[in-house]
Amino acid sequence: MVPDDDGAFAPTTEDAPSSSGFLDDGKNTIGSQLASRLREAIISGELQAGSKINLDKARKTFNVSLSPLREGLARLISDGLVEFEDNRGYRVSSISLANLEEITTLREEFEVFALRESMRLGDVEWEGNVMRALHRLNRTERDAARPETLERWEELHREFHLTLISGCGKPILLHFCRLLLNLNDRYRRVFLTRTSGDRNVSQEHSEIAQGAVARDLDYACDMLRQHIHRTGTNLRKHLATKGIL
Amino acid sequence: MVPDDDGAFAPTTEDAPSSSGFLDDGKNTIGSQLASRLREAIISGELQAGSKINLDKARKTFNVSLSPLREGLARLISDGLVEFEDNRGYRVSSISLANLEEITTLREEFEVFALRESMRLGDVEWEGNVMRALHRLNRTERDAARPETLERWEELHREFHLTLISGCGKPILLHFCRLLLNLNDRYRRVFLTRTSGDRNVSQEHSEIAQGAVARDLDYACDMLRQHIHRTGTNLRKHLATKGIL
DNA sequence: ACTATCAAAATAATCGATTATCTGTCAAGG
DNA sequence: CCTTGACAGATAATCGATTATTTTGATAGT
Repeated sequence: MVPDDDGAFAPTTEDAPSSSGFLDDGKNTIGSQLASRLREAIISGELQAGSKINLDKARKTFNVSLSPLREGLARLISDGLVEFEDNRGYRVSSISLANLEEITTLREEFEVFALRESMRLGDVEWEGNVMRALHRLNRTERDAARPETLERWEELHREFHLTLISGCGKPILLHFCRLLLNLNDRYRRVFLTRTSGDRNVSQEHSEIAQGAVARDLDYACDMLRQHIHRTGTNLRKHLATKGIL
Repeated sequence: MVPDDDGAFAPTTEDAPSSSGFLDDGKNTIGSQLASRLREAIISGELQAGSKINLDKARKTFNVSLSPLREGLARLISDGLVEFEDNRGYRVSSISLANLEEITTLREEFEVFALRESMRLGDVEWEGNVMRALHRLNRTERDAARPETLERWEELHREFHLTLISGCGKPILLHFCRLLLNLNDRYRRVFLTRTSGDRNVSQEHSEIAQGAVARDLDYACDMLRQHIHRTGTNLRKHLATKGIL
């Protein structure tokens, strides 16, 4: 019966529902804390895509020793945010049009598949979690002027998308989707400070969530796919304008 | 044009076509070598699924220091073969019926998707690589009596499946498929020492490859899906018989 | 007997120093 | 003027020792 061990890619404590914390967050070791800080630094764009990570400088910046630094970086490799080469060290993963397009495509495939499975298998608790995540997201304003609201919104947005698919009963799939979401969020954080005018993102989220809870498989999946696709298209435009290529 | 940097999950040197090596394999550092040895030890079943990895013992066994040991283990986490918890250390990922079933399902989804994309996008070189991989695989006997032939066959089998989908132009997708293949191989190595009598695996591979090269999308995808599914079914039986659950 | 508590042993995490590898620069030879 | 090679500085990898945390096992109290 495999007592309390869920096997590979079992849902880690990593992003437990961020309810009021009097259970510690599991960010015990320096390595773990570093991983979080670095992840945030990369996703927020503070650490530029493609840039080399000098261990010695990083060590001084964060005031830690090599071992936990490497430990933290190693975890970001699993996240696809950092690349590593023997004797050459670490660098922040680069961004590119091709990379963005792949992320979008894969999200359309995997996340939609996971949503369908969630609707097929999810229980009432899952439904509740979805509605809660939707509510919390829609109640949070995204004000480009105040960065702290952006961060908060991103967190809730991520939480919403993950909750949507959390009923699928497939830990590995969830893991993949989480990675893709991470990678995608970096593009949004860097290139999209405000939402495009012709979209009502809150409404899009509501449509998806309501379709999901009503188990209207085709409708919900379609809405999600369009949602992801639109974001991809927007990002592509901004990427072409502001930046690379 | 992003000179020679393909972004996240860019195809690493990790498993370059194992042609005659006078280019070194990139297994330079102790950490890298350890990662390989440990991976093999886990996939082959030498390190039992679910078992704890005692750093001190491992350190002595492999005659290395902690740093490279942790380094190596960290990589296996990305591979989904090892799990980690703060202050509790590492353990070999467990196996379970649910895990096997998820792996099979996801392979059916993703590997088939990747194959379809490869057929859509792959060039002549890709076709050539597929035919070569097929030939090498079919020319290799799988003799349960001699373990070294098993290992060789597994390697070529893995290579075949990866080559099939290598034309898809989607590094992240390839990365995911590689992980799934790794996870799946462990089950086969542990539970299937010989192929089930009612299958002609060589023929199955040939049908897939020929369909792929002929760009017969639906046929090739269907064959691949059945191939994966059959393996899943076989493994499930053996798992239920010999072991767990 | 059962549970709670504390100390000792085992184990993981971290550090600072050392060793190995790589990268850029400059000089000698073609 | 370009290429090649050797040196020096920069950077990454590894080690051995130290510190922190968890687990175990024994003891005392109910």
